[in-house]
Amino acid sequence: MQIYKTIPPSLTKEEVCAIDTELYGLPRHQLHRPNQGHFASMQVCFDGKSVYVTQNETDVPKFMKAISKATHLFHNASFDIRHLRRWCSYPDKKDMFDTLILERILWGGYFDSFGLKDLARRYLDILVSKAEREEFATQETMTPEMLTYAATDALLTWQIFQKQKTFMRPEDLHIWNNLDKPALYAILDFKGMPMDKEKWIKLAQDNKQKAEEIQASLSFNLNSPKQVLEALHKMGIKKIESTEAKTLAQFSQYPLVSNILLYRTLNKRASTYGLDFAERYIEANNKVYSDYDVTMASTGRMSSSDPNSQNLPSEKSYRECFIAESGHEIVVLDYSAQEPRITAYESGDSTLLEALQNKKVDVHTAVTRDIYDDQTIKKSDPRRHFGKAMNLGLTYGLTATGLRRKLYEEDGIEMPYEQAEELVSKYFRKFSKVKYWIDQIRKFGERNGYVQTHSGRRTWLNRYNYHWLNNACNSPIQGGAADVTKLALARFRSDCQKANLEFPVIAVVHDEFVLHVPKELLETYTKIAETAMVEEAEKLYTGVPFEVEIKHGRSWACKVEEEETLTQL
DNA sequence: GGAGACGGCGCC
DNA sequence: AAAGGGCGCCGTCTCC
Repeated sequence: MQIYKTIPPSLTKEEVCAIDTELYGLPRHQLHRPNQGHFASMQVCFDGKSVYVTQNETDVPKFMKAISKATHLFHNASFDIRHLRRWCSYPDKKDMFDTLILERILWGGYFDSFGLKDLARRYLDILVSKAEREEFATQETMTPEMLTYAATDALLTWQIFQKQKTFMRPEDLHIWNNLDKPALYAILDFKGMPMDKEKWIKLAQDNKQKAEEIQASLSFNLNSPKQVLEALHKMGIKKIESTEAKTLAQFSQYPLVSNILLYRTLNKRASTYGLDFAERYIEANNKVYSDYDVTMASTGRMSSSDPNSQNLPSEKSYRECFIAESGHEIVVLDYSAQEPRITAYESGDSTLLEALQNKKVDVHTAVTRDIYDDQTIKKSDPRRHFGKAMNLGLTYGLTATGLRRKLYEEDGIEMPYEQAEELVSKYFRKFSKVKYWIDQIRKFGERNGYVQTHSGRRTWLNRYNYHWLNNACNSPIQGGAADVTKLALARFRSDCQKANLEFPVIAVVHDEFVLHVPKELLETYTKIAETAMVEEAEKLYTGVPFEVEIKHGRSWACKVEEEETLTQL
């Protein structure tokens, strides 16, 4: 490897250039924050041999200008682009590849490590150390070893891409170009979530105090499953081996057990969603900036971290902490029954399709009517819980036992095993093409070792997992839903650009978009977002109607717009 | 004393 | 034998 400390020569459109950036002093949980850390170095490699490096941030625009025509490569583009934009403009570039995301597109479910060093091992048979990387967090100058490390990263990215692209099918390229890359650019434009910090802290303190009171009354550590189990055994509950909530629920008549369950809830609130959260993530402007990963999950779903904004408590009091700034509103748009619609497309089941087309009742009620062959069943009918559980669970490989548990946990319904079994078979008799599709896709997975979504996003199946074939039917559905969400996200952003409007997304939770919009633009944004969501979904899954539920208000706990419309009528 | 596994649990 | 899937984060515990 030859290192040059000069501006690289001007590259042509045909050349391919790997880019890597290092920063000093990035806090561990804020690697994605452009208001943290500062420039250490930028290095580029366009021939697989030589690396051009600068440690001067004023060189960044000069580097960028020289390589602007070439195809760009990054390993984790979201990190580099986000930070590079501090020192130069980096508009959406079409000729750009991310070896990290490409690797997930190619090998999701097959491998479970996707770091640069993992790829170097797999593609190049090179063992590299990442020890130097840690030093950037605490150092302010670069040792020769750190410089070599940084240069090597760019070199490896270039070399890996040469090998990686030989594995790419047209479908993989399609997923990158039309789904994941546009979604990546959209994610980089997400705005911070404005928060009511005081309210959050009040909740945290209340929960912490209540949790501590329970802990103080007991002589063992409630946070230790080991000690909890021991205490329960001593008390006479001998036959349990696990202390997770669903097991303990069976013994809730014991005051100790119900106290443990209460503690767990309070402590979850006080720890994961507590004072540390506020301290670490709520910034001086009272906003929270999550990091998003476009293709973390093996199914193609996005993930969120630092903090994870996809698993915040759905409880009203917590959602009320995410508030609109003055003159603004929060808008929440979510796909109704997104996954059952994809199941309907994949299976071509006309009964399910008709249930989804029924505008008069919701899909869970419609499916319940079909299961029981009774078209008079209303939304309030207790049997709707069964239809709902089937709708949501069957593509995960739901069994009679799983159905019973689901109903008990979520709706407090106790159902005899035989009845659950009968319900499952009734469902499959009625929706016979769904059953047929499940059987076929399982066979496909067994034969090929992978399955894919309608867009062609592939997930490899792990044969060493005893229920590995459940993923055969789950991945095309869950992954298909992720495909829809990404298409809609990119379309929404592009339509905002066309209308010369700022991109107002502050969070995406799988099938839900959360926007923060000026009040006077509420209708404009809502219309653009809804259209993008519905049209992109219906374009991909032709023939299936998609619906989006829209809410808006002062906070993420906003009331349902439908209710307003109903009262108006 | 730091890393990683594990149990547990928040969300879709 | 087997209790659908996908994530990220917390605290404990073990190991080095």
